[in-house]
Amino acid sequence: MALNVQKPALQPEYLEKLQDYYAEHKVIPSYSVLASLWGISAKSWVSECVRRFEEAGYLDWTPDRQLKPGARFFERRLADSTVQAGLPNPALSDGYDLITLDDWLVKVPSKTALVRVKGDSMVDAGIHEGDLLVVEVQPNANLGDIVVAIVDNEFTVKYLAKERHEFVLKPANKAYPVIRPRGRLEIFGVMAGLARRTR
Amino acid sequence: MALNVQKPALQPEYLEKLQDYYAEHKVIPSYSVLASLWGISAKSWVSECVRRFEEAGYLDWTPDRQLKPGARFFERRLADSTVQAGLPNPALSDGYDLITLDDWLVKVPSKTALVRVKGDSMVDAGIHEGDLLVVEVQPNANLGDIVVAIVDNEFTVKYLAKERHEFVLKPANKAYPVIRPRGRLEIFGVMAGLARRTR
DNA sequence: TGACACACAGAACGGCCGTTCTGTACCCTG
DNA sequence: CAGGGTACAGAACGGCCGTTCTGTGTGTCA
Repeated sequence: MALNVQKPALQPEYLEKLQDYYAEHKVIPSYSVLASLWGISAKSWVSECVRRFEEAGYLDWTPDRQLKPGARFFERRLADSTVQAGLPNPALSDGYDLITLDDWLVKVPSKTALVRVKGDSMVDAGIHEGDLLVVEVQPNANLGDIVVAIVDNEFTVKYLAKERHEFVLKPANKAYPVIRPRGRLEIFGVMAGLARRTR
Repeated sequence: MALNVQKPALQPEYLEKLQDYYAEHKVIPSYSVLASLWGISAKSWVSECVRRFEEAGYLDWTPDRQLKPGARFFERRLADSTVQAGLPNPALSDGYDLITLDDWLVKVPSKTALVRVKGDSMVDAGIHEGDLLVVEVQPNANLGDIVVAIVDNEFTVKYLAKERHEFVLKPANKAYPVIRPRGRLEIFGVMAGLARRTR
């Protein structure tokens, strides 16, 4: 006999279907819709499954008793590079979980802007054309930061450096020249992260 | 008299309150909750406001007639590289809008995993140590794809290539050798995107 | 100073919501 | 092969849902 108390089993494929539905509609559907989404026809069973997902932290309730995504709903398995063969086992791997990429990438939403990267002047810093730069908007920066500056009415992404008591903007690509702005250097913000889509 | 047909006015503060509610609960509340959220007491007026937000693209309906966020609900200002000096003016810039980074990076949540990158074998592809690789989990891939493969019980990120009728894994860094797996090549998934945090 | 549109309030209503309870087929276990 | 747990089906039910319709105060413009 097993000594430990068994928790009721979850239906992982139900959760996946719900997550995909949520990804499309950004809303938790009603029990009847859930039933047809899961391919079952008893609302009572939907109710039971919802209860289990709630117990496991995947679903939650608003103060008004409306069903909503729980804390673990958005977690994506973070696979470590060193992992047993096969799929990473959620039960075994204690690699910590992660909330949404948004939360990971943007700390202060109100001061964060997204800038699409043009050109390849920063390829040596791993910044490619088409990447989305996560920028914390602020008027100053530290030496060595990757900054988004406004030069000739255009955004430009460069390292902030100093040469002979003057601020300069250094590209991470030898094919490009160092930019020595005349007058004040206007900084839009500091790079805080990066997002790239390749498919 | 004005010649142009006036659209009914929106209540911007209503939208903001709803967006804040959604940010907290990840769900659109019912009309009664909306009423108290907006500080009004007539569901009929909620209905009218919802209709206007729907018309403006901020709200939408699921196929099952459930209220859900519309296309413009999540819009976050995307600053274009070529933009007038100063802060990009939301009214003037027609740079298109973007939904959440999550949505942009992951298409099919249930088949997407995150893999933390170790080592610098792919730096020439702009993949650095510590980056979070967005991986679509699937057992096969095309030549030229950046794949996450399982070699010697470890994840490894490489280009998928073919040499003398055999699949090989090519790094994007001349300091590393080409990996020629003996036997079957086990593919965990294909790189679909990347996220990096630098602060 | 009317007329009219706007921004709500309030009540009525049919329907769909989620809950609960009972029933059943199918393992697994001893 | 009896017993119990699991994974559903199905019906009944009270309540809350969103819709619709009517009423009301307030500003605005001719």
